Formats: sequence, C-alpha cells, structure tokens
Amino acid sequence: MLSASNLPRQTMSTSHAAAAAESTLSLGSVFSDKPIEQFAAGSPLFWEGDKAKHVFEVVEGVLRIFKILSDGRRAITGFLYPGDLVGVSMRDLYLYNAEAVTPVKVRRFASVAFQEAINLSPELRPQLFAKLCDEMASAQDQMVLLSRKNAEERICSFLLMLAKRMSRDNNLSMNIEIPMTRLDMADYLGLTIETVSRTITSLIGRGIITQSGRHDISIKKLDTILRLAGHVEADEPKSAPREYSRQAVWPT
Amino acid sequence: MLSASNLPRQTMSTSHAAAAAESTLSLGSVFSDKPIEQFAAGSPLFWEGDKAKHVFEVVEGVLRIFKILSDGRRAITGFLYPGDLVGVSMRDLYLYNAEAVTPVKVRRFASVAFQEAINLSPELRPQLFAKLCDEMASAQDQMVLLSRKNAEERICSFLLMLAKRMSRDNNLSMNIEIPMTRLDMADYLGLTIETVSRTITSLIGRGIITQSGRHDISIKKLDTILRLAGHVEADEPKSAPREYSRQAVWPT
DNA sequence: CGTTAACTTGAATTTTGTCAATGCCTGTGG
DNA sequence: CCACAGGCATTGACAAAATTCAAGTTAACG
Repeated sequence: MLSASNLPRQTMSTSHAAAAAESTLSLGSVFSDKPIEQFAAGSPLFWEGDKAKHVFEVVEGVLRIFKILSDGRRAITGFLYPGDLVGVSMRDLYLYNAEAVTPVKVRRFASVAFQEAINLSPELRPQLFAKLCDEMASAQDQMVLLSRKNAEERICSFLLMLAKRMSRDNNLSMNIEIPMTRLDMADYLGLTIETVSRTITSLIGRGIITQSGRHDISIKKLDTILRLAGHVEADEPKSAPREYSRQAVWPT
Repeated sequence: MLSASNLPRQTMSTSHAAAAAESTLSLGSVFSDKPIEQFAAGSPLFWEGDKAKHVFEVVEGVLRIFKILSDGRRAITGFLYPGDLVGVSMRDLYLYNAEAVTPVKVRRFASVAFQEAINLSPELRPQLFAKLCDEMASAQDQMVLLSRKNAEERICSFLLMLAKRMSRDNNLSMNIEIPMTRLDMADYLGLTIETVSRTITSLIGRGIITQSGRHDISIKKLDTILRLAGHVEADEPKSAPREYSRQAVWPT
C-alpha cells in the first residue's frame, strides 16, 4: 500500500553519512544511495498482481496509481509527487497499477530491505507511520468527494489540491500546472472527460479561473473556489442539517 | 486515522501476563486490562475536531465513522467491527466523527500510552502496520466503488463485504445481518435511501437475494452477486478495454 | 397495541453519461 | 524553425441513471 503524499512533505535530505547515521535521518535518505531510474510518460512501474519486490521513491515527475474493473473501467486512486513512496505494503503482491503520468525519476529499494531499515530505525518508523496516516486521511477526503460532491465541487476540490502541491509551505499557488490529461482527472474524480471539460469551461465563463494552455490554470476568485469545493464543516452548518435519528443517548 | 478492520481479523487473546509479555502478544491484548465501556445506539464516541486523546478498541457492536459537509451532507467512510481500532493517528485532533450504530462495547486507551506501547513492542508494531495497510487497501476498493460502480454494483459489493464479516475464516456467509439503516448504507455507498431501497427490491424480485426482516438478507444466487459486484479484474477483460494512450514506452 | 421512525414505491426532475462531430494543441519530422 | 498529423479537448444533442418530492406502507419499540 502506501503511496503516502499530501501536506507535510519533508525536503529530501542529501545523503550525508551511510544508512547508519542517526541524526537528521529522513525517509528519503533511505533511498539516497540507490541509482536514479527513469520512466517515460505513460510507462508502467508495475501492475496489480505483480510480485511486490520493490518500494519506490518518487524523485521527479508524477505517477498515477489505479485499478481496472473487469470491463475496462478505470479508477485512479491517487497521484504521486516527488517525496512520495510507492509500493509500501505488507502484501506479497501489488494491489494496484502504477504508471508514469509525466517523465518520472525514481529510486528503487528492495521491499524486504526497506522493511528492515524501517524496523531498525526508531527515527524512521514514526515518519513512515505518519505518512501512512496522512495517506489514510486524504483517502477519506477522497471518499467524501466521490460519495457526496457534485461535478463542480469535485473539480474545485481537485484544483485546490493541485494548488496546495504547487507551492512549498502551506499557502496555495494561484497558478496551477495540471500535469495529467482530462481522462486522468475524470478517472480520479469519478466523472467523464466531457463533464470535466464542461465544468472547467463553466468556471472559466464565470471568471472564477482562467486558462493558458490545457495544462495551466490560474485561480481568479479563490474565495469562490474554496466555497464551491464544499470544504468539510468546521463548526455550525449554513443550512439546517439533515436529521439522522433522535435516539442518541449518552453512554452508560 | 486507523480504523483498521477488514479481512484478517485476529482473535482477541485473553490477557495473560502484563503488557510486558512477549509471547502471543496481539494488538487487542494491549487493551485487555482496560474496563469495558458501553455506548447506546446512535451515541457518539467523539466528534471531528475533538482533541484526539484516546484510541478505542471495538469489543462488540458496530460503529460508523463519517464526515459532514458544510451543508449537512454526510459521508460515511467506514463501519467498524469487533477487533477494529478507532482513533489511531498522529494528529492532535480527530479527523472524523465516530458513532455507535448498534449498542457498542469498547475499551479505551490513552493515545500517548498506546503509541508508546506500540513503539516498544517489536511484536505489536508490524501488526499495527499491517492493519493500517489493510485499511488503506479497503479504502482504495471503496474509492473504486464510489468512482466507477453503479447502484446495483455498489449494493452487491456491500452485501459481499458484510457476508465476509459474518463468517470467521474466509468463506462467505449466505445469511447476512445488516446492522445499519438504509440511510447509513446510502451515505456509505454514495447513494440515496430511495435508490438503495429500489435496488434491493429489484435484487429480491429477480430471486438473487431474499429478505426476512429489513436487517436480514440471504444470498440465493452467489455467482450473480459476485458478477454484479464487478470484482476487479484478475487478468483479461471481458469486453475490449478502453484505450488510454499509445505513448507507453519502456523505461530507459 | 399504538406511535412513529424507517422503509418502499411512484412520478417528475436533474445531473451526468453517451454518442458524435468539430476544434485546437503539441510534439514529431521535414 | 515551421508545418502537419494525431491525440486530446471542447461542444452539442440526446439518453440514462440517480435524485428529489410526495405519498403510502411496514415494522420496531415503548
């Protein structure tokens, strides 16, 4: 599993001492002595069902991980950026496909050796654990998106996600580079390319975003995007919430 | 995060020695000296945004974890069964709500102490790690369901999931007890109660399942359910799969 | 045994998907 | 460096699936 990613991506520390060093050991440094491998855009790193022999660290570019239903429908479950790990799990086989979206550079590490390195380092362990938890958190957000948001809300949420990844620190970038195609976006957002296209056109028409080339979008009305993304509530709902049951009783 | 669950649920070992014991130490045994607490159906264990002070182990009953959008829409991201853990994460606050679906018995453990216990035990660590990975795997399956399956496929997949949980070992039970309401199912499957109801009615009408009370369903045509659940492909697709691009080139 | 929440069913509406045609980038090769 | 082809994206008209709104019906619980 693991294809951890998301918010707090630590900067890749350049390899100082050998693996034994215990000081500023970061997850990325486990890979630092491995050679860089390149994958062309569109090429697979591995397929679902392959023996899970390796863990990869993304150094440059973007990956997609996805599953295919028996009739060919594809669901992309995540996009991976530099600093993310691919293929971490305790299973014998990979549970999903991994492909390069753009030209990609990765480092490769044998799964068993990786497990050992993690297990032996009381410094690395919590880092990996935290990554897993972050990944789980964003998987849940994605489930919320897929189960309850409409097309426009999905697109806005997606743009915000990309905007977050664009900039270091925590403030969003207003200029978004979209490395993937409309088909990738559709298969990630549970829509069709046509709906993705129409929705983006509509956002442009209302002056909420502008476009300069298919893969470059600028946010013009951030507040509107934020609202349309339908962020999960902090405290009190705007409209009266649905009622769920009145049986709620305190624990004994 | 963590609300690990799913397939390989280990049997709860009765507490033998104190926490230091290194023999058949299972994750559950960490909690075994804590008192049992009860929650009535519908009552909350905690809310999103609460200080994440505790980790819970489900001993009996079923929980739902969910998020609420600002306008009141609810998305249930998981149901938790005995043996599952709730509230494991590295965050300061809970990221979701947890409520009892049925009357529930749990044990409670302070988050910090739990982290320590895990960190100190080279036996527990991989167990927790494996749970997290399993949870991630089923989160991905749920994303596939929500992004690409139609109502009927979602219901059949859901029934199969329940059937798996019903029986020990790995063979499905043909008699399914559905502890949650149609509304819970709808909010978990990204549908409305009406669609859930109609779909179940349709399955009954075709003799694929039968019903004896709203919360008890029997599978009559397992093969049909399996097919309708649209299980992810093993090898070759039935119909010609969509083409994705022809650029695919092997890595350098 | 009655009340009321939970569920089912039907009809109308909305959203998104499908099919089809056209337009526009982008990257390749001249 | 430019032209051109093919892939990718947009747009439109129509269809299908699911949602919404509105009654009814059933069954769970006190």
